[in-house]
Parts: sequence; structure tokens; C-alpha cells
Amino acid sequence: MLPGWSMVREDLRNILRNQFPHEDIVIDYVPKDKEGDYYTNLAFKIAAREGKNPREVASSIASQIKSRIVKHISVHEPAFINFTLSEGYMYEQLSKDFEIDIGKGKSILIEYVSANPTGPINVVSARAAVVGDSLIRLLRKTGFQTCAEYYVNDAGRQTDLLAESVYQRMIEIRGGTGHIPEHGYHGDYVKELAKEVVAKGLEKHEDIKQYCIQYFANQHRKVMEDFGVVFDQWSFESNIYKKNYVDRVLGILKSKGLTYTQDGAIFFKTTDFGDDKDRVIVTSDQRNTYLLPDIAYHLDKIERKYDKLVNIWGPDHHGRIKGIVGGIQALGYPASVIKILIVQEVKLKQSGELISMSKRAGTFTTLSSLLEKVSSDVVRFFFLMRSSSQHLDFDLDLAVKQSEENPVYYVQYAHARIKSIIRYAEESGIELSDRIDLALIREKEELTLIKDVLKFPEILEDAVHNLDPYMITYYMIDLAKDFHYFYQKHRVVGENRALTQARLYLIDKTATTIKNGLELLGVSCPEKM
RNA sequence: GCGCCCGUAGUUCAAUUGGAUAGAACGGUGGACUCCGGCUCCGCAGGUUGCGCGUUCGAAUCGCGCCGGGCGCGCCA
Repeated sequence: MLPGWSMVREDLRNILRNQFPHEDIVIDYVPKDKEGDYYTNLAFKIAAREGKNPREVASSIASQIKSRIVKHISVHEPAFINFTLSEGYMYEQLSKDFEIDIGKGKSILIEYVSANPTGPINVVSARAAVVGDSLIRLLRKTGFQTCAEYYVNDAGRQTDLLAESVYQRMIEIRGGTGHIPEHGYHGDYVKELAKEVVAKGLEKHEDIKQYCIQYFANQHRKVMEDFGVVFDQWSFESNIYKKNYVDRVLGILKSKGLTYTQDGAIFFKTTDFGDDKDRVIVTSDQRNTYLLPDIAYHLDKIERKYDKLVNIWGPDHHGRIKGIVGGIQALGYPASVIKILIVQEVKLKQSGELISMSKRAGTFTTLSSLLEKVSSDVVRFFFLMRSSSQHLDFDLDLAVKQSEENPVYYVQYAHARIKSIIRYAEESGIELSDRIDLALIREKEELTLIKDVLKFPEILEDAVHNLDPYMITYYMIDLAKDFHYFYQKHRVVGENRALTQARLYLIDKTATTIKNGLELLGVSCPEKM
């Protein structure tokens, strides 16, 4: 084994950097069925800037490059420079241990889900949960210190409304007529909760409220754990109040002249930070809106010394971004300490119809009910197959029906198949070994597989850069596909012992890559299926 | 009305952030195994990237204007 680790495209970049130290070098993958493996568009940039012919610039650059890692350099219309990797270099890369350090110990706090303790977890939160969890796994794998955090809004008006709604249902249970308050909660679960509260003998508003908060906080924690999503830290809004952070933040905003009173309410001048209008932080009847404790909570996060804060929010919250970021800036921190990702909407389709989702009206699909129909592996894989910034339609009928031929099984099957081949080889008396002659690997399908495996760290780097794990999912499907194709064309365990061992080595690397990748997605990777 | 997101194959989505002949999966259709796991593989059909101008070597991607959908719009979260 060679120590250390490097990326192919980084090695190529370095070669070009030697020649062109002041250029921004971009290396990309050559489309399938074109000559070469990686390409650069460097010639276009230089030619445009210097008014030269791009094709000639490309040829000139290509003729200057000599490197052992490149077997062949070709120039393609209009001026792409394509690199074909040398086999020797690929063998060398393949035998290196996998290790990637992008974070270099930098700490990131990711807050996600943070569903209000006023009802069950719905599918939109489930999507955020999957994205956040996968991001955490990815960042840990690539050298970051991470904290997965869940924030519980247990001190705002919503929990009061829920408690009041429960109380009204209690009246009904006792034969009276209940009146769900305006903006109250109508879901069936409120009735269930009311029964429990009656059974517990709770009567006071505050007691009912605390019971509900505990009930949902525990339920959310459990549903998340069943889904494979575990949080490192649960933060409570009430605790932010206890620590006096809310008053502290209000004081700072006031002392900096960033507030004013109008119609009896206190406004925070978020327009100073690019918002389209100022936001109320204390209402005319002296209640705090969500924004004030939310800013206080973010001050709390910052003071816990993280290099970067990441929030994952649903699409209906995008209007809050300016307020929070403005608040952070008002407290004297740069906007860049926080990154707010908006995970787009999930539309559930059943029997060809969209299911409307409203928590207050009680018409939404919970994560638990979804998991009763579709396995966690399928749900996670399905969510992670889409870029999180895009809307996605989740066709329930299709997800259930497709579970036989879902891509998740396709990927898992590739891994199980490899493990089976390795078992078969061992039964035939051929063990996996590091002392092999990789030069025996030279078929096109084999080299494709090597290049796939070498791409893995590059995919992770892209995913970290974009803070979006979905590209890993696409890569996994590609990798599985290339393996299945290779399997169809070439026999691993055969007459030639040296060749068998070389191929075993290659497919074992492939299996390990699949396993590592699925782990990042939080999807299981069985040895047998 | 204002702000943000979006519009790509029958359907659901990609396109490495301005690069090559816009790619996959599912669905449709026609094939492949005496063989290490057929939950597999290969072929075919399917597109004026919502429409129109513009920017440049080059646009699904950037700008402007329309058309269509979603979300949000001071004292809910």
C-alpha cells in the first residue's frame, strides 16, 4: 500500500498549474464515448483573453505537457484538451488507501428538521432529515468536525395554541362543546392527545402544554432514530430564554439603534441588511415573535464556537433568511458564518392525485405512515436522488410498487454480487491478496471500473462544495451499472490464477466503494440479499 | 400587485455551475444465459430544453420581455 491519497483531477490540475501558475484551472470529465478521461477548457480562456486562435492555443499547450500520469493528450474541436490516463498511474492510485481531508478539522453545526412540537413529522421534514443526515455523514468523512442539532420551539405561541386546542378537545370528551381557537390545530392526533391528557389528570394550561411538548419531542426523536437520523444536540427555545439570551439580544439591537417602535410594536430594521421590509420582533401585546428568540438562538450557536453554521429549512421559510442573517450581522458577525439551505417541497402523489398538506388542517402525510409502506432505505435513496434545491414529486403508489426494481436494490445487488463472487473464489481456494499484478487488468470494462473508483473522492469533494449529497446517489448508480456490465463481459474466477486475483482485487475495491457510498446515504449495504 | 423558486423525452429527474452530438431511470418495444447471484445485460423508439429577443468562440445554464406552475408577503412559525 502506498501512503496518502490524491485525486486524479488534482494531479492534472497541478501539472497545468506548473505551466500556467496564474490561471484558474478547470478539469472536468470527458463525456462517454469521447476520447480521453479528463479535459480542460483552458485554451478557450487564454485564447479569448489574448485574441488568439483557440485551436492553436490548445495544440500549443498540449505539446508542452509531458507527464507520466498522462498516456495521451488530444485536442478536440473547437479547443478541448483531453487527457487519457496512463494505466500505470491508475494502478498506483487504485492501491492507495482511501482517505480524504477537505475540512481539516473545521467545525460545522448543522441544524435541521427542527419541527415544532405541535404535531407529527411530515414528509417535507423527512426530506430535510435525510439531506441533513447525509450531509453530516459526508462532512465527517471528509475531515470536518460536525454537530447535528435539532431545535425545539417550545416557548412560542404555537405550543400555546396546541395546548388550547387539546383543552377544547378535552371539553368535548367530557360531553361539552369545544371550540378550536383561530389558527389552532384540527388534526385527529389532537383528540388522541386530549384523551391521554385526561387520563393523566392534567388540567392547567401550562401542564397540558408541557405534556404536549414532551410528547412530541420524544416522538420526533424516536421517529428520527427509526429513520437512522440521530442528533448530537437538542436545543430548546425555553433554554435560550432561561439563559437570558433573548433580552440580551434585544438590548444589543436597541443599543445599536436598530429598532424602533410603531403602533405599539418593536420593529427590527432588517432593511439595513437587505430585507425588503422591517420585521416585528415584539408585538403590540408584548409577545416576542419567532425572530427575536431565533436570533438569540443563533447567537448561542455562534458562542459555542463553530466555524460555520448551516441551517436546513423548508421552502415556506425562505422569507425568514434575511431576518436571521440580518440579526447575526447586527450582532457584529459576518453574514458568511451562516449558510441557509432551502430544501424544496415534496409533493405527495397518490392514485394520480396530489395530496394537499397542511399541518393545521390536519391533512398531511406523516413520516411514520410513509415508513409503514416504504422501507427507510427506499425513502432515503429516493429523496437523495434529487438535488435538494429542486421540487420533487413523491409518487407513493410508484414508490411502493417499484420497491422490487428500485435503483437502491440495483446498487445493493452489485455489492452483494461482488461479495458472493469473493466467497466463491475463497471456496475455490483463491484468497484476496495485495500482492497482485495489476498490469493484468487492461480490458476496457476493467479500466472503466478503476476510473469510477478513482472518481469517488472527487464526487465527495463536489458534494461538499455544493453542500448537497444527491450527486453521490447518481454516482452510485453509475458505479453499479459499470460493474454489472463488466461482470457480464468478463469472468472473475477463472483458469488464470494471477488474473483472477487481480480481478478480485478490483471488484473488492469496487465493493468497498459501494459500501462507503451507501453509508454516506444512510442506506444499508447487505452482504447477501 | 411585490419578492423568491421553478419550467428539460410519455413520467420522474440529471447535465460537474458558460463547454463537445442535452443524458439516466421508469414506462413502451425487440433481444441475450449449459457459465462466479437474471434483483443482471444489450438494442430500438422517444427533444425546437415553455415562447421570443439579446450577450459570445459556445447558452438548458447569463440578461430583458412574455406564458405557465409553486411558495412567501410587517405584530404565526
